[in-house]
Amino acid sequence: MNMKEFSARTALSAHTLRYYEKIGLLNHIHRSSNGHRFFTEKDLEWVTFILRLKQTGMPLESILAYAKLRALGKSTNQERQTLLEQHRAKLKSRIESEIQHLAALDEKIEYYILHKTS
Amino acid sequence: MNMKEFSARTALSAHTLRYYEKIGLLNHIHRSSNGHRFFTEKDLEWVTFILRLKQTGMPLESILAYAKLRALGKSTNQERQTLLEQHRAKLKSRIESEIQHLAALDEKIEYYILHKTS
DNA sequence: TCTTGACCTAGAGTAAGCTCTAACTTGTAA
DNA sequence: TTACAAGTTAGAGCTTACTCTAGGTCAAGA
Repeated sequence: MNMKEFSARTALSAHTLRYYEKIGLLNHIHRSSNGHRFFTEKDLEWVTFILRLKQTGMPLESILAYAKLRALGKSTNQERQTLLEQHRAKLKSRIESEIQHLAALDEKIEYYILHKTS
Repeated sequence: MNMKEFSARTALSAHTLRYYEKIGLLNHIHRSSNGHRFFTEKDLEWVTFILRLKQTGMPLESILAYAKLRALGKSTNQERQTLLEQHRAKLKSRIESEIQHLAALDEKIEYYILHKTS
């Protein structure tokens, strides 16, 4: 698919996608004869995964570390698994602390409700 | 308490605390005769609350909006309650999507485990 | 032919949130 | 009385992650 479609399907701007390629997050993107990028379903899967990591608070630099291992092929599987497991642990503890923040927020809201002067 | 102790108890650097004061997040911080700030337990509570909002993804600008209402006193209670309720809703949906990301991550990790060559 | 739209590159600019620097004062301990 | 630690200000600089600009190519339709 072309840039326009890929941009629409990932909800990332063309600028951002080019930027991701520049910093090494996207590798081996095909080009058509006129030099325009064309993206595959595999690229879409990969970007979807990147966005998942991003949305769970992983900085681009860490995602890049994973991407570099991925580019090296199967031999880095163990290492990648470890990275994901570490991220999983972080995410899990963050969810737990967010649940606590939610409870604290509820308490605060409850306080506002109880102290209404009206 | 002095800057050093407050900094330790909030886990924020003196630089950051002065910055928070500068942008209006911290108001009416007392000064001792030599011009040094001294913080109260109330200040600590407020910063703790700020950090809670921050850790759940609220940008400083929104926290600032809340802080400004707070500075106006009781008459803004309703408005503040609404802000907190909106944040609560956002936080809740973010927790839910993070739980989904966690499940997707588990799947990916499972894939690495199943495809081990060793 | 001419315009429109999609794309390209290199590199500059932006926003948020700090983080640091320079130059200075003040209080305490040796 | 001198050194050290802790504080102050204004303002510059940094990092992350984009976002935009300038100046260009190329293919298709009116």
